[in-house]
Amino acid sequence: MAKNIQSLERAAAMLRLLAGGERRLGLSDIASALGLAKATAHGILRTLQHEGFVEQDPDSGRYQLGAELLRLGTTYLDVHELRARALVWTDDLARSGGEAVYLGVLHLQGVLVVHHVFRPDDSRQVLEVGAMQPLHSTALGKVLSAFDPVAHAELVDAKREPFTARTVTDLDAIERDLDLIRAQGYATDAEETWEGVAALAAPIFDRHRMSVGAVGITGAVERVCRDGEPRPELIAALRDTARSVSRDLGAKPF
Amino acid sequence: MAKNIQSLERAAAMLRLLAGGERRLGLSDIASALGLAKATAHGILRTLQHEGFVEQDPDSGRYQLGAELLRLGTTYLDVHELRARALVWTDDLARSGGEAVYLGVLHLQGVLVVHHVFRPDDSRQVLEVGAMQPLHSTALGKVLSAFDPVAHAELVDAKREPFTARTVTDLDAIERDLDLIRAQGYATDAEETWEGVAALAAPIFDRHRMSVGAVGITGAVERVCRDGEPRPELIAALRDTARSVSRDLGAKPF
DNA sequence: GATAGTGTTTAGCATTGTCGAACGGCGGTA
DNA sequence: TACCGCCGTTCGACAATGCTAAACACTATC
Repeated sequence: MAKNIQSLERAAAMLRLLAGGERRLGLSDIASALGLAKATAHGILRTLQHEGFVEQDPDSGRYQLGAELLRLGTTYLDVHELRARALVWTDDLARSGGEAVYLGVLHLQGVLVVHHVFRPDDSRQVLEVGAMQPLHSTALGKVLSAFDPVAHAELVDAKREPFTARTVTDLDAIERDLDLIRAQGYATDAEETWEGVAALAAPIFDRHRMSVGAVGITGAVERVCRDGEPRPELIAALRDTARSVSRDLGAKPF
Repeated sequence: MAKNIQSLERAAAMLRLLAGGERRLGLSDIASALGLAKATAHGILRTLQHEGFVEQDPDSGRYQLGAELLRLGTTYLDVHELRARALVWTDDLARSGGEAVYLGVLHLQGVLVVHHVFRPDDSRQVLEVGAMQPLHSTALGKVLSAFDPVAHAELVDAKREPFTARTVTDLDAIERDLDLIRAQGYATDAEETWEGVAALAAPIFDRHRMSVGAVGITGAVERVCRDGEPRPELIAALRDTARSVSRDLGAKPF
């Protein structure tokens, strides 16, 4: 077990703490939350501020996340290979399906949205790139959990919060669902996360046939489903997209 | 001169290095680029990887930026007060003006785009939130340089690259432009950064009457300008928006 | 199969970051 | 106005911490 650099771990913990708390935090809050001496916390914060990862409100003296994080986070998207390959295909999927398309990868105990194509109409929508989705209740999360062992382990460890009356939190029931997902090659989310919203998702594989992410379609349950089941043409288009992206990543079609 | 934490500075330098280089970088590249021993660079990278700020390609062993940066960067947007206040007004400006709207803040030697409203038509556009714009040639950059002393200092220090035949790089000429901008209260960019693209921008002030950012309109020069001058109705709408956001931030209207 | 490159691990030293206490400023309250 | 409590910041000394250099596996290349 190699040991990691202490000051970096503490700095990372600070950034996560600042990301978690809604508003700005004071130095004393941060120091006590992490169990550090004020001077120690201050040294780390001063460096983070100097590097642009943290900003300090001149009036209150409180700290918040800094602009450099946004710049680097955007650069992460530019470098992301899966996202680059998926850009072409997801646009077509959104247009043909008439619904919003999401691309997600496993991150910590959830799904990180790395790409989001708006539903092709003139309604006002907010971009959800960078947002997290739970593993146990969303189509993206379930399909990752079904095909990625790491994601599965995270799903088991995570606390599975119920969001609607249809959310499945029992582990045995989830495992049965995952078996079904593995068998049929796609996952569904019928109002298990948001009321009135349904979703479909299919896995994306790399050249080693390892699951590296998932594509999903999300929309109003009335449009995505018919007679309680997801519309077959949506499933077909989604799986075609997933296969196309996988092929672009070097996955051999058997 | 307080001293900053060495390992943190080095870690930040690594992240910036990874953000700069197009593709993934190897450990030896990183170590030599920063003048560090391989083991030192490895220890920092291992910690960054463990914290999710850096990812390592299992095949090549090379490093790239990690997903946690995207998550934290998005959170930065959520906390950003200026952006939150501007959200309401920029939508209206884009609709009434018929052009794309940008919100920018000073970051390092450039303008960081923290909000971007698409031009209200059905054309395909890519979101530019998180991207950087130069100070000396864009409307957003010039208006910040005119009203924010820090931005002005950065503009003087920065190397002013010419992008088109109309780009002004001479410092004296820029200073005269800034005087004009301060006098009229808005800045223009007539094909100084991108061929065929013109932009307008106006400053946003906080409760201390300090410039904290800028709003801008960007579009094809044929639509934004008429007879070589920006359309007056666009200028009026833009300045109204800037004033509204400033008022929301607590700036007294004199 | 030798070579040159990679990323990784090890051991010891001294640099480096941590700690506790004291400092100056601000905003309350008596 | 003077007090008090809390804030963020600075100081100085100690030793734990992270750095350096060299050796280690490993893979690709020729």
